[in-house]
Amino acid sequence: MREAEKVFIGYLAEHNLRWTNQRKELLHLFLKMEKHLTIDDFYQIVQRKNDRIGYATVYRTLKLICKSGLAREVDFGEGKVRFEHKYAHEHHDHLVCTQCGKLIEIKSPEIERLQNKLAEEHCFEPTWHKMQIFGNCGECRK
Amino acid sequence: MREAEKVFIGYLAEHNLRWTNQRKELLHLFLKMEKHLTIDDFYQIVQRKNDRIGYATVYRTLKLICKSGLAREVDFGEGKVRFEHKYAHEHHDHLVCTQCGKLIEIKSPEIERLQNKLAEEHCFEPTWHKMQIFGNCGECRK
DNA sequence: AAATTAAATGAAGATGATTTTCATTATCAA
DNA sequence: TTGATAATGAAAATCATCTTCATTTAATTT
Ligand SMILES: [Mn+2]
Ligand SMILES: [Mn+2]
Ligand SMILES: [Zn+2]
Ligand SMILES: [Zn+2]
Repeated sequence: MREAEKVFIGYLAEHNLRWTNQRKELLHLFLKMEKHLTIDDFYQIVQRKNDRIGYATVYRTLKLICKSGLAREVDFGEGKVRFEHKYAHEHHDHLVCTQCGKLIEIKSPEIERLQNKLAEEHCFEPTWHKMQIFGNCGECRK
Repeated sequence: MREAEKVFIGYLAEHNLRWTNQRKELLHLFLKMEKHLTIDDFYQIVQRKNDRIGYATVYRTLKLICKSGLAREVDFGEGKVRFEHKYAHEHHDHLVCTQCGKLIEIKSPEIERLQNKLAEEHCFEPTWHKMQIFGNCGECRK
């Protein structure tokens, strides 16, 4: 936690940005939530704690947390982006239940290896990828 | 060509929809374009042929072509959707050049197999998936 | 401890892709 | 040909995202 905060404060310092009350409160709230949240999801949560923080600040702070390397945006094709933790979280992809919305995090070094091989075969230099499998989760199949 | 048209007309018939001049013209234009087009891309092309066809009709017809099974939507995270042929085209994924926008179609039965295995391990029943690798194409690496 | 400088905030509005509305026109079966 | 109903096109609505701007706040300098 403190570690993540240091990363964020470091990023601010490097970019001549300020460590404000809003940013502190929003960062701590974000770090507590181990979920895939939309901006609005997060704004709702923030509201309950402190309704003096505006939507624009929540929006800008989430973007900033991403830039600092603590979070990343994920797009499940819902028409709005979600944010997830990146700090101390290994790269992973997702299974997405189209019934209940459940997100299951998956890792497959074999697939990653094959992806790189595939890219190489096309003289393509990969920088990142997105892999999502949509379907029905264990609960929803029943 | 004719085969695809039959599929589309069949879909219309099954749903009490009509085979109009606009739909005929749009379908034929779409079938001719072997590209990944946004709605607006396609609208621009349509305009040059026949500027009496409105944007809404182009929009609705592309959706309809998808529903009929001849096309599918693909989202490369650009903030707008693209459409690609699906009829007589095997499933494939994409390499996306973030410099020049080039799209390279890829197939990997091994990856698909591993994806299914992964899903199964999580009691997950997959229906479809999305895999995109972003980076620099052979041209842009130079 | 002021004063200074520049970034941050929040309310409101702009943007832009997508989707819908509605009056008019076209299709098609009887 | 007619009647019922679907399709069309212009315009407006929607909605997530992003920006603007007047005001406040943080950080630095006297
Ligand atoms: Mn995740
Ligand atoms: Mn393709
Ligand atoms: Zn589920
Ligand atoms: Zn390229």
